[in-house]
Parts: sequence; structure tokens; C-alpha cells
Amino acid sequence: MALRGKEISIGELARRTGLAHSAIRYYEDEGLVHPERTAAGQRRFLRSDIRRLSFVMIAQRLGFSLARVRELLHDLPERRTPDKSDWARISTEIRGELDERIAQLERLRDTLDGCIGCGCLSLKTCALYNPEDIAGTEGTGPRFVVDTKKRPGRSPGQSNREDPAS
Amino acid sequence: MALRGKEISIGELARRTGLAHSAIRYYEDEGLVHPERTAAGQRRFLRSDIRRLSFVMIAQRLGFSLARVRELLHDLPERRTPDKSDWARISTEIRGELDERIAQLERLRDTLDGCIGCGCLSLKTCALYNPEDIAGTEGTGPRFVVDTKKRPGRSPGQSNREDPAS
DNA sequence: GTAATTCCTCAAGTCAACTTGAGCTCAAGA
DNA sequence: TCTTGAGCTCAAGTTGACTTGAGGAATTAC
Repeated sequence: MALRGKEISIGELARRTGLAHSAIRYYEDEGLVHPERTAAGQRRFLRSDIRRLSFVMIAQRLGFSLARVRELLHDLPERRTPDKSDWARISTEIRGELDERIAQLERLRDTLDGCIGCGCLSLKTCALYNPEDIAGTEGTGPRFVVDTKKRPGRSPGQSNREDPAS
Repeated sequence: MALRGKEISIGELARRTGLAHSAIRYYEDEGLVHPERTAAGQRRFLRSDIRRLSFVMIAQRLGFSLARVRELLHDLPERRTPDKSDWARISTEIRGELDERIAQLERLRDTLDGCIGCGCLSLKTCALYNPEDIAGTEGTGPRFVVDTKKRPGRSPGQSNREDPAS
């Protein structure tokens, strides 16, 4: 089956995005793209999937996990080629989360400044260790680099931290 | 062999830091702490290792990889208990990298703002896709969330990206 | 019509940062 | 002394985001 107007092969998509074939297939497994299949089983993507995957790559560069990207893409129209305003809506959402993350990093940095002065690094008193500081990032959100979302097994000790001094 | 003055067991260290025993052993494997051993092979840490591991945890919260943390810790004195100024020196270094990362995120955010307007997401023209933007973060540095350090296999396509439009 | 290219599906490997579990030894207290 | 808790090692599992490879089928080019 030849390639018709709006359809492109995985190879074409790979060339256009710079992604490896394997990555594209992986993204399909992860539900980020939904190519159709030819009678013989080969994937046929839409031209708009180029932009879709571009978005995936950009969002990743901004620090979003594929899971979060999938959620974001969920807001795109299913049967219609996404237009400018569709993408703008998503970008705005991202912008908000980005702002939050920057603010968080700035807070941590300022706290660190305090610590440089006191040299404490005390788990009891040092604000760098206060988890409340980043409440609100919990849940299914992006896996930001500064998050403290439950890492398996790290939780049990949360309540008995002491001052390292002495 | 009983616990003497400056020495503490892995259990004690775990209680004081909130870390799991397994994590502490892993950190030893990774060269982040260097406990001595009793005749029977049990680990004996220094009290100052509490602060050392606190630092590891804080640096991780700030987004630093263990590899980078190991490098940072390398600047601490080996045979002397690190003092305020030793920690301050490291904190200052971290502060610099943190600043850089924040600035990077701000640049990306501002670029995204432009993209919201134009709705482009074009790999050819969109500044969000210009890798030069983050030059300088290359090398063995921290694995920041926004970095583009070579991800294995992603490289071959770098030169043939096109405009997703059309 | 045949060779070269592209594509397919698994299964398994990779890396970071750990955890879990099995099976065993050591140390401390009644 | 005996038991219980703490510690030890080593192998294997986990998650996210992919890659690599084997073995085979479909497409395209000449």
C-alpha cells in the first residue's frame, strides 16, 4: 500500500523529527501517538504527528515526564488536526507549571544561601529539608527534578530525622 | 566491638538521616561515604557522616545526580572533620550551578512564551529546539532535567530535522 | 524478478538510584 | 546460654525512557 497524501511511514517520521524508529514505536506503546496500520501491518502516521512528536520532545526538554506529556496531549482533538489554538492552550498550561518549578528552584536556592551563611545542613533545623516547602507538587504531576514525591522505601524514616550536629 | 565516641553503626546513621540501610550501603558502593569496618566486618561511620549524608540528600533534592554529588564531596578534607567553611565552599559551588539552571529554565520558558504566540512548534525554526541554547551544560555535570546531554542513540538524527509544518 | 531497503515483533539490555529477599553471622540483654 | 535484633553479602527486581538484536515479512528500485 503506497503512502497517500496525509500519511507518512515511521521512517519518514523519524527523519522529520530526528527520533529513532525505536523511540517512535516506544511512544506508540506509551500512547503518545496512534498510527493506523496498513493491511500488511505497517504503521501509517499523520503529517500532524510530526508536530505532535516535536511537542513531546520539547516537553521532555522542559522536564516533563512522558506520563505528563500523555496527559497534556489528551487535550488535543482526536479526529481533527490540532490547530494553533489547540497547541497554544497546552503551551499555556505548560508555562504555568514551568513558572511553578522555577519559583520552587528559586526558593530552594535562597534557602541554600541562608545555609551557606550558617553552614548548618542540619536536618532538624535546615529549611532545605522541610518537605512542606514543596507541597503541592504531589500527585501525578511531572517528575520534576526537585520533587520529593514518594520514592519507594524512603518514607519510613521521614519522621525521625535528627540534627546532624554534635 | 562496642561503639566508641565518634563512631556510629549503620542503624544509628539510618535513624539520624532517615535513610534506609540499603540506601546507605548503596552510597558506600558509590563512594559517597567511606565507613571503616570492625574486626567482624560491621560498618562504623563517623558522626560527621550524618552531615555528609544530609548533604547528599539536600543536593539530590536540588537536582544533582549522585555522580555530581560524589565530585562535590571530593572537595571535602579526607582526614579532618569538615568544618563550616568546607561546607560553605561546596554550597557556593552548588549555588552557582543552581543559578545557571534557573536561568536556563527561564530562557526556555520565555521561548515557550514566544511559541504560544506563534503556535509553531517547528523543529526548524522554533528556538525551543535549538540545542545551542544549553551549550555549557555538557560534560560530566549534573543530569539536569533540561539538559540534552547525549542520550544514547538519539544523536544520528540531530542533523536532519525538518519543519513539522506542511 | 530479484536485490536492497524498510518495516515488523518480541525479548532482553541499559542506566540511575535504590529496594527486596534469602541465607547467614554478630552483638546485646534476661 | 539462648534468643532476638542488628548487620552482612549477593543476586535480582523496579521505574522511566529507550536501545539493540534476532529473525522474518513487506516495499521499492532497477
